[in-house]
Amino acid sequence: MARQLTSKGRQRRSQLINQATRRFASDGYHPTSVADIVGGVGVGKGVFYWYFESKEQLFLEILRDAQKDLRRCQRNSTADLTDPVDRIEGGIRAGVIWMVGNPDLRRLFEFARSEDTFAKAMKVGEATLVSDAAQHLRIAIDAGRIPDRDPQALAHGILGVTNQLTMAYMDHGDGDPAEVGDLVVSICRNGFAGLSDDLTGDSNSPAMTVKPTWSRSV
Amino acid sequence: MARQLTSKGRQRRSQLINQATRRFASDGYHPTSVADIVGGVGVGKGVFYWYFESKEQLFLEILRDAQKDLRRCQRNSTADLTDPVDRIEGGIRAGVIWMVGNPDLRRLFEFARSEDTFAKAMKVGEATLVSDAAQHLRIAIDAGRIPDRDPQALAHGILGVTNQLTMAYMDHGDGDPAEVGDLVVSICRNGFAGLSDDLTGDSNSPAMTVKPTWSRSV
Amino acid sequence: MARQLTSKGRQRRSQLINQATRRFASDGYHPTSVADIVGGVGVGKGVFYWYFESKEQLFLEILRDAQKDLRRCQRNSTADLTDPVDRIEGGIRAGVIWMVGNPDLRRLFEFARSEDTFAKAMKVGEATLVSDAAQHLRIAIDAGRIPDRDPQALAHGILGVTNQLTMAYMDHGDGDPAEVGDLVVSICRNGFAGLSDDLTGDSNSPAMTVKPTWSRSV
Amino acid sequence: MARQLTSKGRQRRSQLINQATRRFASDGYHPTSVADIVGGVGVGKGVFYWYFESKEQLFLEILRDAQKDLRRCQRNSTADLTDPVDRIEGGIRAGVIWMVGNPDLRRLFEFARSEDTFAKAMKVGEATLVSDAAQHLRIAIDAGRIPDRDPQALAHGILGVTNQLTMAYMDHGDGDPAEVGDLVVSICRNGFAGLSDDLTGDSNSPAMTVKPTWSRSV
DNA sequence: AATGAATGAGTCTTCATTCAT
DNA sequence: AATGAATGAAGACTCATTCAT
Repeated sequence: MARQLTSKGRQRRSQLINQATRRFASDGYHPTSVADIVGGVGVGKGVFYWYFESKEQLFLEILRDAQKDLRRCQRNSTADLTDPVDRIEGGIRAGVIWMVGNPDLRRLFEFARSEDTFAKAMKVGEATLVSDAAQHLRIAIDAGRIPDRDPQALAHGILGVTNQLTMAYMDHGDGDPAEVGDLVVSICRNGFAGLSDDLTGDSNSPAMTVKPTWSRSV
Repeated sequence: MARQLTSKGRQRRSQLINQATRRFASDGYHPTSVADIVGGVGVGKGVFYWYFESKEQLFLEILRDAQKDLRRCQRNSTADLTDPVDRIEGGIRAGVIWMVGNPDLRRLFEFARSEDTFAKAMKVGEATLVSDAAQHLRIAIDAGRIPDRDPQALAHGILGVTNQLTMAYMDHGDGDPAEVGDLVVSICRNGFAGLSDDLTGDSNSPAMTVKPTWSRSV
Repeated sequence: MARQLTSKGRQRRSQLINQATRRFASDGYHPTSVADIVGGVGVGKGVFYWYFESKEQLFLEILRDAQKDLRRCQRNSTADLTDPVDRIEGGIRAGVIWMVGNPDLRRLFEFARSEDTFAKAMKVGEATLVSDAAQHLRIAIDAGRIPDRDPQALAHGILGVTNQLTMAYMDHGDGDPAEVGDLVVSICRNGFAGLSDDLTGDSNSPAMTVKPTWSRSV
Repeated sequence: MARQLTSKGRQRRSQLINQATRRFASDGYHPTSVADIVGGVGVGKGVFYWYFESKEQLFLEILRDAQKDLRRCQRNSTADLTDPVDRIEGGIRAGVIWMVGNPDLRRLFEFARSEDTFAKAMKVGEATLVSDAAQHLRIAIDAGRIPDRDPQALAHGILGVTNQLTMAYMDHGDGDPAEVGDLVVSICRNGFAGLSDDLTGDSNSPAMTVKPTWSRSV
C-alpha cells in the first residue's frame, strides 16, 4: 500500500475505484464481488490486490474521499459568505447539490450507515458535518438571528431533511437540483408551521412556493 | 410457506424471527448467515427452511411487519385527535417513540433502503407514511392552520428529521424517548429559523428549551 | 414393511405409488423428492415412511411390478398361439402395446438401466424377457421356420428395436399403437435388407407398407 | 466461460472432464458430486467453477462432444464407400465400434435420455444420427438395393439394435468389438426371419454364423 | 394412520484472497 | 504491473429420514 504509482498506474486505480463505486451503488456492497469489479474494468483479479489491500479498505477509501469532497464543497460555497444565516443556507444548498450530483456516493452513504463495519467511519464524517453546521447555528443564535435552541439538534434536523429529500429526488425527481436546494432550505428554515418565506424580510431565499415537479409525485 | 402451524410451531417461528432481527440489526443482513440464526436458537439448519422460504423472504417479512406495526402505532395515537396540527404532531411523536423503542427494526430499515432488493419494499411503506402525513398537512393548510406549501415535501422533511434524530439518539442518547419526540416535533414545526415554541399560542407542545442530554454530545 | 393394511391403507399406498411413478417419470428419480411425492398426494411426510421403507425401495418396487406386468402381458397374448413365429410376433406386439400404454414406466426403465443401484434389478427383468424371446426363437429355428442364428442375439435385437421405436413414438407419435406394433414386427422380422412382408407367404403379419404418421417426422 | 486458457489450464480442464465422465458413468450423474470430481483430480473446489459454469453445463458439454465424436467416426468410416448398402453397414459398424470403445460415454447417453434436462440435447444428436442413416437408406431404396420401406423407421430400428447389443456387450461381452459390429449388421440387415447372410450375394459382410462368446450368456 | 417438526449431513456454488509466472 | 490459476472456507439451501404426539 501507499505504493509509488506511475501515471498509468494512477489511472488504473481510478478506473477500479469508479467501477467499484458504480457497482456498490447499484448492486450493494456485499453483492458486488471483486470479480465483478475487475471484470467490469477488464483486468485480471490480481490487479485489484495490487492497488488495494482489500475490498473493505477500498470501500472505506471511497467513503472517506466522498465525505472529504462533500465537506470541501460545503466549505467552498460558504467561504465568501459572512452572514451566519447565509452560511447555514449556503451549506445546505451545497450539500443538496453534492448529493444530487453524486447519487452513487449518496447511496453508498446510506448503506455504510447501516453496517457496523462502516458505520464508525460514517459517524465520524457525519459528526463533522453536523458540527460544522452547529457552529454556524451557534453564531446565528448568539447574533440573535435565530431563536436560541440546541444547535446540535438543529444541525441533525438539517442533515435529516437533506438526506431524505435528496433520496426522494433521486428516486423520482427530474427537476432542477438547485430547486431542490431551495426546497430543503425552506423546510429547514421554517418547518411545517413556520412563517412562509415571503414574510421573513431578512432573507433572500426563494419563497417556499417553489415546488419542483417531482415533489408532488413522491 | 402458508403452512399449518401448531402452537409450538408458531412459537419457534417467532423465535427465529426475533433471533434474525437481532442479528441482522447488529451484524448486518449479509454478514448474518442462516447458520448464525438457527445456531442462536439452538436448532438444526433445516428448521429455518421449514418456516421460511429463504433468508430474503424472512427479511422482507420482518420489514413488512415492522412497517405495518409502525403505521398502526401512528394511527392509534392520532385516532382520538381532531385538530389537524395535533394529529401531525401526534404522528411524529408516535413515530419517534416507535423507532426509539424498536432500535433493531429502525436499523433494518436503514439497511433495507440501501439495497435494491429491499428498497422496493421499503419505498412502499415509506410512501404510505409520507402520504399519511401529507394528508394531515393538506388539511391543516386548507384550515389555514399552517402556511400553504407542498405537503409531500413537508412530509418528507418530517420523516427525514425523525429518521436522523432517532438514529442519533440510538447512537448516543440516554434520555427519555418522549423528550426526543418533543424535540423532533419542535424542529419539524419551526425549522431552525422559525419562532420559538413559546411564541406559538396555539400549541401545547413543550418549548424547544427541551434538550435531551444526548443532543449535546452528538 | 409387509404391513397389514386396511383397505383405506392399500388405497393410500397406491396413491403414493402412482404419484411417485408420475413424478419420477416426468422429473427424474433424483430430482423428485419424497416431499414432492407426499405433497402431490396431500399428506404428511411421515406417511411415506409408514408405507415404504425408503425412496429407493419404492422405486425398486415400482420397477419390479412393472416388469412383472409387462411379462404377464406378453405371456397372456401368446398363450393361445401355437405357431412359434406367431408367438414371437405376438410377444413383440404385446411388448410394444404395453410400453406405449405405460409411457411413465417405460421412461422409468430408461433411467433405471442407467444407474448402478437399479441396473441390477433391471438386468434381471430384461434377461427374463430376452430369454423368453430366445426360447421361442430357438423353437422356430429348430422347426426350420427361421434361419439358424444365435437366439440370444436375435432376442436382444428385438428388444432394442422395440425400445427404440416405442421411445420415438412416445416422443412424437400420435397414431395407433397397434400400427407401431406392426412396424416393429416388420423391422424385427426382415431387417432393412430383408424381403418385404408381402413376399413371405407364411405370415399373416401386416405388410411393411404400414407407416404410422409419426415415423415420418421422427 | 469462454475463458482464455493457458496450456496448463487446458490440461486441467481435460483432467476434470475425464474425471467427471468416469464418475458420472460409474456412479451416475446425480450421485456424483462436484466434490467427488475435484477430489478425484486433487484440486480445490473452486477450480471446478473456474473451468465450468456448473455441473449441468459440464455434463451437457460432455454429451455434445461425445455426440460430435460419434458422428465424426461414422462419417469418416463411410467417406470412402460408394455403395449405399456398404455405407449403411459401415455406419453401423462404426457406431458399434465407437460405443464399445467408449463405454463411459455410452452409459452417459443412457442416463441423459432418461432425464428431461438432458433429453433435449440427446434428442438432437440422436435425430442427426437417425437422419444420417435414413438418407443412406433412402438412396439404397431408390437404387432398388433394398425393399421400399420407411427409412426413418428403419433407421430407428438400426439405432435400437446397436444400442441394445452394445449395452449387452458392455455388460457381459469379452470378445472382439469388430465381431459385435458384424453381429449388429447381420441382425439389422436380415431381422430374425430374413435370409441368412450367405444367401445374399451382394454383400461381403460376414455370415451370421458369427457368434461372439458373450451373446450366449446374456 | 397420520401429522408437523426436526435433523444434519450433504449439495451446488461463491468469493475474498493468494501465488507463480 | 498484470495474468490465469488455485484455494478452501463459507454460504444458501435440500433432502432422506426420524420422532413425538
